[in-house]
Amino acid sequence: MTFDLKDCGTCPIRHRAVCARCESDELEILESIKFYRSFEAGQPVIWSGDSMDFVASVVTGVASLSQAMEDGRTQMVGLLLPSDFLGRPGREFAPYDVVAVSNLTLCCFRRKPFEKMMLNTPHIAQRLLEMTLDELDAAREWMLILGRKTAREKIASLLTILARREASLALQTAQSGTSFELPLTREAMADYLGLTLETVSRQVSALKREGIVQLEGKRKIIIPDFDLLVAETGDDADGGVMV
Amino acid sequence: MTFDLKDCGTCPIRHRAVCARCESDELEILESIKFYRSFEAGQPVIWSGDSMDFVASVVTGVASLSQAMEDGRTQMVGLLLPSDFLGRPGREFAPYDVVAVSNLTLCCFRRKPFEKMMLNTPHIAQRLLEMTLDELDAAREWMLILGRKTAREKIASLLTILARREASLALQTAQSGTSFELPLTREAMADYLGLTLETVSRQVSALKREGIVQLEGKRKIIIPDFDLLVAETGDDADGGVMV
DNA sequence: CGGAGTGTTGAAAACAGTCAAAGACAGTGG
DNA sequence: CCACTGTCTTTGACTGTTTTCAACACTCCG
Repeated sequence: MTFDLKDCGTCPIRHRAVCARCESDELEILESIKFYRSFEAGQPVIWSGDSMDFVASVVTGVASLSQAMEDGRTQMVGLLLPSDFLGRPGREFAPYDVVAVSNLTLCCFRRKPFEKMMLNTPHIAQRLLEMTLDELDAAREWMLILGRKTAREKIASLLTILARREASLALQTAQSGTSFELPLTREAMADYLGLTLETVSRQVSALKREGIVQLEGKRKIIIPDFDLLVAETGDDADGGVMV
Repeated sequence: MTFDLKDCGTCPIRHRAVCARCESDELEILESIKFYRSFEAGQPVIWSGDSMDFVASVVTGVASLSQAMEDGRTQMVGLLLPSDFLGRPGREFAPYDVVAVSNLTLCCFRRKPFEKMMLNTPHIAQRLLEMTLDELDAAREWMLILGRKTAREKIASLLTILARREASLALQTAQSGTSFELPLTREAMADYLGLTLETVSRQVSALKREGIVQLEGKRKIIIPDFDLLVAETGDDADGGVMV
């Protein structure tokens, strides 16, 4: 990490996070209640039911939100990438398990002061509303994947989503020939998609066998023809989501 | 409906809708941009991709949001009950199909004036943020149902959700002996749960055969022992969701 | 070298889906 | 009043995808 941990001005997620609309005087207040926390890949950030005295922005890395059933079945219900927001103002106890999927840095704000600040800083509430509405859209797209797609379509959809995100970080659109590092294990992919890890492994192998994706090691994905992959998602060619 | 269509003061959803926090002067502005629209059960409200020049609150009835795939597979991604909000400020085109599941009355606001009003009326934006966060929680619970539950658990979960809502309208908690009218056809239930309508029918019959629910006609559900039903959902006894 | 974590592959079983037929019910019009 | 129609629902038989259970391969690391 090469950004200055104290200065919001050099923060890599400054323009997309919950503080994106803040003026410099507002940032100063935020700086006074913020602190950074880091987690190694695989580490828990918080367990469902724990009291949460902070909310946070993901600065670098990936975190997952999941819900577990008594018998161990687990469903991932959120994937937090850099600039995404963690926690809910006004809520004391965490409703989900939060785990660092990769090495993770959070910019945390003490919850009480943050809530107080939201009341007189419309810029924060406005941005949070926008981000929450976007997350709701993403959750609904995810529901279609979970409820109606086949195992193969689910895998293709996940790879498409990850490729698009990777591209958008570089301010591009996803293209043939792009490649990216899979931030998820087979088990995490399975928890995301509502499958077993064996089924994930089989379907990834099948896509590889058919030349729709190439693998370098277990984790690096190369997509020789992006349209070919999109055709496997079951969505229409434009990606399905209307803007 | 016995409420006065002009006066927010007698509106049945006044205390829970997006306008819940508004002062009387704010309500006056809202009244000047609002209008009511009604739809019969089964009627489309808007199609995915249509331009939407209004946002709205559900006053009475039930509406569904769904996403369709090219080949006809359909997934319901939202169920809007009285007081729920429809539409997104700042968005021109509808991303989902909206259908009146039962007879439906909407309190519509012209989108442009509503957006303008949001900027100088923090009460509306605050309430909308709260409602959106609640919807996101509901969507995530739904994801667990779609991704990890068996057909039987899905049906039991849906009935539990509907029973709880029914009870909360009467300001009670769900209890043994409660009954309610199913607002959904078997097909709509299937679209909600990511099942086929045949599987829904079979599982409802099975729960009836085992005495876990009783049916009066096709649509009225009686729950003799609420805990027995909850035990079939796969969640832990307290309902799973932490508040 | 042994062990833990991660991933792959095979065979059998189970669950939900598909296809098909028929029942229940409400509304319509003769 | 009754036959007819259309919609919604139930049930049966069969099929097929995904899960389950099991074994094994690969890599990293002490």
